Amino acid sequence: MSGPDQPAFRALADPTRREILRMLKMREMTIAEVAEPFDMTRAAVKKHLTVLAQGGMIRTRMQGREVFNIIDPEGFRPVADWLTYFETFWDARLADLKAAIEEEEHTP
Amino acid sequence: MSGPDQPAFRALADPTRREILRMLKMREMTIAEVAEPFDMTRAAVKKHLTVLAQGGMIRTRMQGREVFNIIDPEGFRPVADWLTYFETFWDARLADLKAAIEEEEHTP
DNA sequence: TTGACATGAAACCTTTTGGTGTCATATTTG
DNA sequence: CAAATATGACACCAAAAGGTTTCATGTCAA
Repeated sequence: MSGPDQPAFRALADPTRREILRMLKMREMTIAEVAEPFDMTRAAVKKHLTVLAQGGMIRTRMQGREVFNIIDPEGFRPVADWLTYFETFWDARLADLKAAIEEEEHTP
Repeated sequence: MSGPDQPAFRALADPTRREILRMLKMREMTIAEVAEPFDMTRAAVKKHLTVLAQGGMIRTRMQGREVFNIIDPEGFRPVADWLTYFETFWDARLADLKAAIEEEEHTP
């Protein structure tokens, strides 16, 4: 009922998660590293990472007792595509506006 | 603490609200018209419209006792811009990958 | 092997969020 | 004017979301 890209939109809805993505954009990080700058427990950050994983925005790489979180471009696709659907609309609107202006110029 | 584009991201986080935007993309509609296809009360839909307005995705035009809801491109900007920030990253990554491949080709 | 370290996970709490129902208010229309 | 319409505004509710604590588990290092 909620559609396949609900997890992606949900993942981006929280400011903490968006901040985490900004951090992971620079480099892969362990949970502890991700949690460090935030004023909340590591457990809370872990939950956010889980939501991001469900949204497909990140994947993990395990190395011994450490778990590295890695950003995944593929997760942004659904949201980008959805936005594109509306962008075509804006373009069409601008085209209409342009046409209307030209129409007016040619019929004084 | 949550940033200026939080209202926009929040507005897109709900499937009903995204569906409403799809409807309003076609034409402006009164609250009753927007509510009609949904299996929920008009009051609930009204709340969703309020959230969309807070996110800047829609504006309203009042005509007598009717209130027309109109989609507003400007509200999508923050989200599109945020996504663009990550897209530059994808491009850079692809560039790196391409460079790495060529490097390998040139050093057999 | 022992202890320190990194993470997983469950139980619990508080605040938001998505919905409903009800009533008030402003327009139309007969 | 009176009745029907279209919406606004609350109070109230259940479920979901964001956090904290606490405890269990696996891994590294001395």
